[in-house]
Amino acid sequence: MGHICEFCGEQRSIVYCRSDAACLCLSCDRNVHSANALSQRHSRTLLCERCNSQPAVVRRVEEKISLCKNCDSIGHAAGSMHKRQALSCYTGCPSAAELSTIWSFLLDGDSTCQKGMGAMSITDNQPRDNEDPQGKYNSQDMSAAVEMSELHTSSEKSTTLIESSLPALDNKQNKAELYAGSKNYSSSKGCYSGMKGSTIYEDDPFAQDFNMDEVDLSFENYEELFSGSLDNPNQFFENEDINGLFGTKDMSVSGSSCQDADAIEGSSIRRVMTMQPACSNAESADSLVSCKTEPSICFARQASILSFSNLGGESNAGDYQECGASTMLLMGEPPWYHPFPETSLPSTSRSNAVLRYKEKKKIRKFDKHVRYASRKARADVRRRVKGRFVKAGDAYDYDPLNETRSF
DNA sequence: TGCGACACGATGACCACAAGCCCAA
DNA sequence: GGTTGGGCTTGTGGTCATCGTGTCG
Repeated sequence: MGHICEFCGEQRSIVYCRSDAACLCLSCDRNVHSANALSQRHSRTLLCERCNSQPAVVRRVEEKISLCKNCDSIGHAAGSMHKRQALSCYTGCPSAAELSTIWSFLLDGDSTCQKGMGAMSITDNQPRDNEDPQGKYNSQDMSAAVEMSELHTSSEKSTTLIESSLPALDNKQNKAELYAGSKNYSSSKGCYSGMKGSTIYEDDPFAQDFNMDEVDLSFENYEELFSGSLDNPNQFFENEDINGLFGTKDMSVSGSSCQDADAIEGSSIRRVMTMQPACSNAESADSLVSCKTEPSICFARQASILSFSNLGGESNAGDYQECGASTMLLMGEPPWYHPFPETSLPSTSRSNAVLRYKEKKKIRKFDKHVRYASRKARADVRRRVKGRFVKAGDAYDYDPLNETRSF
């Protein structure tokens, strides 16, 4: 199922905007990101031509297809060797010709990107005085066609690749996010593109109010979501661990985007479990019918659905229950869980993976969103008795300032 | 197989009070 | 319309109690 531009809803989406977490056609990409100087700094790249929901990070030269990390790693899981080219990100409002400079392969094949560029109709006659002061667009490593015989032999290589595709100066946030999630690229905050209607409009207060931090909070219960062995959503999607955790435990593969993956990993596809949509609407059902190769999308969509029901406050399992979300998502088995015995599961590797998650969980620092720094500053210096605040002047047993005892 | 004891983790309540918020004058 | 004052509400962190779950005998 080809994905339609989330802005115009007509053209096929070609470009993925990390900042907006949106899939756009080239025309809309230019229109949207020429709105102002801030939007021009959004880092964009090609959309994965396989899953159509994640930003592509590499291009397989021989197959003439751009893939995200997940989809790309699938082929390598089967031991195939592909000649790859690292994809560059760009900012600003490059023209079709400029895009072709960034992605030279656009002109030498039958890529959908090329088709998209053909259909690219820049309708804006806006003055381009709001373009990037450094130039019409920024692109990093435009000529950096890094061929890699093996991309995912180590996480460090993956990190290097992702970093190489980041804008050099722009969008530090993106870089930070990607770097933090370099091992699990698809699970970065930007992965929320999967939700429909996620197009972020500059003047859309609802979109602006959508705080990814809150979405992160949505995952506080992911351990429940994942049967209690998965701790960090970022860690969860670490390829190594995901293999260890799921082993050959298959997820639903009803999405057409995973057909190639099925062919590649056919040996491991033994069971297809039935999916039960968490919410009643078709969109939610669609979100659940995810791809085994991209659990991140599945989770992200679920989180999105759930989080949007409670955008205004803290999210927790109780809130989700209140919003009508299926308890299956909250405390049951993961959607792709199958009731069959895990005879084919490499128990040792899985247990090792679980142990790694346990270790990581211990050292993980849960970020707490502090709304009022001034109150926090005061609370930090306030004296307490057994953890409770005490009146000024009363005896205390804990002074955060000097940790002295009052008695 | 069922039961009780125990360990462990998760969660929420509690506290004081300045800051924030709201509304009337 | 803008300002001011008063009253109410909110949020902050460390500790403890409680609850749920898993393990073992």
